[in-house]
Amino acid sequence: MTTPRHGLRERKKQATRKALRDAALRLALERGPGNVRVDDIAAAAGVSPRTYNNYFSSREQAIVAGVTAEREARVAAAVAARPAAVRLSDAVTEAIVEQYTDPGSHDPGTLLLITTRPALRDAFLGTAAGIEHSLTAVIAERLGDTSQHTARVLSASVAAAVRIALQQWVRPATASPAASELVIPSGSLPDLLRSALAPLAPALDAAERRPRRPGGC
Amino acid sequence: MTTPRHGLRERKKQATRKALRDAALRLALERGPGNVRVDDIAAAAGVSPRTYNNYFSSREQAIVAGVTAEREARVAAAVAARPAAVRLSDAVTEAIVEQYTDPGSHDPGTLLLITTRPALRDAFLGTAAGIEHSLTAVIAERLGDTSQHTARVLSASVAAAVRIALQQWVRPATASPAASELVIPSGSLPDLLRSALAPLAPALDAAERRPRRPGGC
DNA sequence: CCTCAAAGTTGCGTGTACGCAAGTTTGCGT
DNA sequence: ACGCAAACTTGCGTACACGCAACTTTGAGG
Repeated sequence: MTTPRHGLRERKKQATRKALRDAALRLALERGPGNVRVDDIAAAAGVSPRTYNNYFSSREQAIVAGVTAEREARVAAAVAARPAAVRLSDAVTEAIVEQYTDPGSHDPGTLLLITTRPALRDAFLGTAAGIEHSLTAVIAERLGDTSQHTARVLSASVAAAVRIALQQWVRPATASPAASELVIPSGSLPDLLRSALAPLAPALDAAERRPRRPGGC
Repeated sequence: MTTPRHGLRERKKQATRKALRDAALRLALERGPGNVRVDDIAAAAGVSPRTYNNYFSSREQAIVAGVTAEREARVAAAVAARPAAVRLSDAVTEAIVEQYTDPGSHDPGTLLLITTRPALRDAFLGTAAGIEHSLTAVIAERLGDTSQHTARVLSASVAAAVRIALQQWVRPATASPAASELVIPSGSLPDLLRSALAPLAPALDAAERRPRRPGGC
């Protein structure tokens, strides 16, 4: 993960990626997301349009990457940082809440941008899936190497729960003119995340308790 | 779901969708997936290329839809069919195993087709997400209407687990020339599904046990 | 039966995604 | 220090996704 196998190469790659992210977000904020062509982003980042597509497979992906930059690794690190004594469910929940409450991401224009355009909204929700891989690694570490399998499922579930929380968070601006929702229509992001992750707590803790003999059914 | 609000309209729509699905799959099997243009599929189904894109948002989507047709509704129905006495985790697991063991889907050419091309493989895995919506409905029904929220998270997690099981199922043909995997590299699909769903059982059963007071933290 | 609005289809135009092959950069082995 | 192989960038060409506006079908009401 944090292994730059080739020093300079990797450096440049990350720089290019960041340049593209930032350019995409900046241009989208300046001109509105509809008035940004990939050529503009590529030009602003100083690479060819073709290279742009070696880094991002859609225009929206680059823009949202400017918002959620590197949160994947952050979440994993935050989980790993919790002491082994705290329950896995708490470690994961708190780590995620902590990382998604990072003040940098939520300047008002950006949020409005995302909630407005459906394509961006979808791409944004898609970023939740990004935590899956790195999260799998840390969960597998906590559970012991015999349960890669369990770790994969749990981290995928956590990612799904995060996606749902984000979905509810950005929904109000998008849909439901009749606000007579039975459930709480929206709340603070931390609350949404907590209540989305709560149903998974039993699974997380059960996995931790049982170091997972492969023969179990 | 099963509410044809306009009889004939809806009939035709489903017919078109099915025609496209079938045409896509048939052509992909006949010519190989690389030699199928969208125009061909549309022509074979007797609609315009533009209409094709009103039904499917990618070429791969149409092809895999030919394989996984309507499994979403089937799974939901299978869960609903289980008596309320059996534990939710068992109901869900068995329903899914049952539906994914449907003999129709697994003729050898089709499977080879999917595992070969990466784009198709991804699209196929994406279909697992399709069970999310209908599954949410039945789970919410079993849990009681106060826990829509929990049902959403659980069904999303189940869908993610299914995706992982399918991923492992189709992996061997794709990657890992060095077969020295620590975990079981592949197994029968039912086994993979069961062991992917197993880690979620505690969460499913806990949700069922606790009709979920909204105030809980 | 006739009319009308909602839903669906189609062609067109624009912008996008990506395979491919050639050219360039990086870093390792000697 | 040199040259080579792998990695990255780029231009080109093709196919695709999708908004838009015009046109056709469907089904409900007068």
